[in-house]
Amino acid sequence: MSTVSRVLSGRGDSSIRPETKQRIFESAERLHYRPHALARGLRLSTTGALGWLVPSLRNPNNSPIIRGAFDRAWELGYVLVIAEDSAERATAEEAYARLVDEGRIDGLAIQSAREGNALLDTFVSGPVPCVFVDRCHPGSGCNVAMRDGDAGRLAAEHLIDLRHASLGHLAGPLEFDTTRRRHDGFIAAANAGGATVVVETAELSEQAGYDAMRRLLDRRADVPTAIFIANVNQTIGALAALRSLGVRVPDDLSIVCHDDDVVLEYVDPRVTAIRMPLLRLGAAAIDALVARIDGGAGQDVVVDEAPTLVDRASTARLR
Amino acid sequence: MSTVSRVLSGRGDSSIRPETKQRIFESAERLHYRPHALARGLRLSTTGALGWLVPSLRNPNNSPIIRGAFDRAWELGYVLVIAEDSAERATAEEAYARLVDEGRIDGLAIQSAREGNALLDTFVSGPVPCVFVDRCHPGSGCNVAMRDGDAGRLAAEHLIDLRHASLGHLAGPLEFDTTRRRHDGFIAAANAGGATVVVETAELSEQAGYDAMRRLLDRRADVPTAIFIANVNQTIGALAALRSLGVRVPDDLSIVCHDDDVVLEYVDPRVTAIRMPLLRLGAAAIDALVARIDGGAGQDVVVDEAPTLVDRASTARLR
DNA sequence: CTGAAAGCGCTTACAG
DNA sequence: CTGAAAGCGCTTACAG
Repeated sequence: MSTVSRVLSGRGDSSIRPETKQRIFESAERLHYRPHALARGLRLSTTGALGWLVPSLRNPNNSPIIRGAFDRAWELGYVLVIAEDSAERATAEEAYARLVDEGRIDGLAIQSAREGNALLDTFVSGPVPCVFVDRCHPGSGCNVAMRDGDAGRLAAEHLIDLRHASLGHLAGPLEFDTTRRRHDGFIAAANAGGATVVVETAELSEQAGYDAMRRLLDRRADVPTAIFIANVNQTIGALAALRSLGVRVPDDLSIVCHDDDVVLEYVDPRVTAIRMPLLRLGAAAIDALVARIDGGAGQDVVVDEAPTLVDRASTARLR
Repeated sequence: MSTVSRVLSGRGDSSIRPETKQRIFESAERLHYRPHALARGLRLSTTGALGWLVPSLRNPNNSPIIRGAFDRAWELGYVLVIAEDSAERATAEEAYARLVDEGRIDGLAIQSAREGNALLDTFVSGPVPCVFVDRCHPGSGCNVAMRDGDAGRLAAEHLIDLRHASLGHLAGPLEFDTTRRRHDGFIAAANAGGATVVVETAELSEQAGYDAMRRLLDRRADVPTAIFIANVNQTIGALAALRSLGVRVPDDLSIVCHDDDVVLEYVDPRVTAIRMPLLRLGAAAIDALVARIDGGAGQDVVVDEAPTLVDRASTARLR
């Protein structure tokens, strides 16, 4: 029995008669044998499972991130346990209890961090490593993010290149540091280019995008000629608002959407977008988490791949 | 130690001195104690985890189904392990090996059944119960589905009420029995109402919807005046095709989309849709799975909630 | 009413 | 080079 374990795990490999090894491999194959994960885990204090906390299963915009994470985790031999961190039903606290306190996972990725949540520090100092994905917990040293500032900058520069000088930003909630980095990058680049910026914040939904777009255009002064929108849902809503207002895109107003998505290819007009390396973010989160599990030091990581601009039909030179 | 176990599990409850119980509860509380899931599982041959096999993490249209499933599973004390069954990377076979053969889960829900896949029978006769969600494995007695035929019927009747007699159906791939039931219900109701139907099948993507819509209208005869489309992605593509063709909706052509989604509220025109009880389907799948785990008999189930028509602006009376 | 013992299926020093 | 023993943290008959 111990010999079998050694052979199958490839541990005491060298000191086992080849003929014995052969027999073991054959039997294992024939019997379809796989070590029992729970027993193995109990002995090794390791589970082969990773937890993934999503903000809300209702809004699956982050599915490329999860896919990137799943693929990498699978590749590394880990299984993914998902839990929802919606304030209502399943709370982060309960998820933590079930996953970590009951010893079900080796590490936890949190996609739902909100600034100032006291739980976050509990997570960091808990018995299993954790990482914060996309939405950071500043100072934790456990963050995995993208070049969000560059995304904002890229949008602003594109619009400035098109001679726009009066810009608008339809931002997500500023409690998300991700949103804030984007916002800051946009403003900095706009100002550097001599443009002014007016800002409206809104939840990341269609309706919120609809309402905020109307607010943005319903101004006495500084009505922007080009707008950078925080996500796809908001953009869908904003487009409907513009239609209802009779504002033509891009003739009267240029828009750039943060995050790319197939749907942007099929709306009218096709929407220029900033494409983020979402799959890479998911994979990077798993890499960072596994590195910690394996005892690595660990520090904040930023996915090096730069955001890119997908130039479509919703932006035009100011006339 | 055994007393603690008994008290905390509420098993030998009756025969324990209240004072002892009290002390145990207090200590557990104070120490933040939770039984170790792996050890418990090893002893009880139970894991408290359920597997969920999704067809592809790339296409998250089924996220309401997963959310319904997650919520119910969580409520029942189960944790959800997800795995992808994409032909490419992570195969169903490998997922089965890791989840079932390694004893990680108590039951498996499969959302990715394709007719004629030999693996499906292996699943059914395997060591843990399984259910097929939405896409059935006929004859298995393990199916959990919705009233898809009624969805097709509902769409046809709505169109016939509007005096359309020449209908079209942009269907999904007919290897999916779900798609087929929808298709059959639509055709049966159309014929019963004296209408003719032309059918195009296409993958469930925007591009496929775009192409198929053009094919559907590019006919010598029987050009339909109203079309029932298989899913939201196809509808987005179809709308773009209609724009490019100069076909006005609903003046020239009425369309009904299968499955409802917020985005249909914000496109132009707002699209009439058939709303399916997707959350309920997810919950029902978990209920059926858990019933089997608990030793129940098990048979095919159909979510009783009827599909409903959400009447918006993309359908009009034939002129 | 409560404690001691066995055992779930593994892995890894430790003998031999 | 390979087997016997201990132990991961539980639960549940079984004694007492």
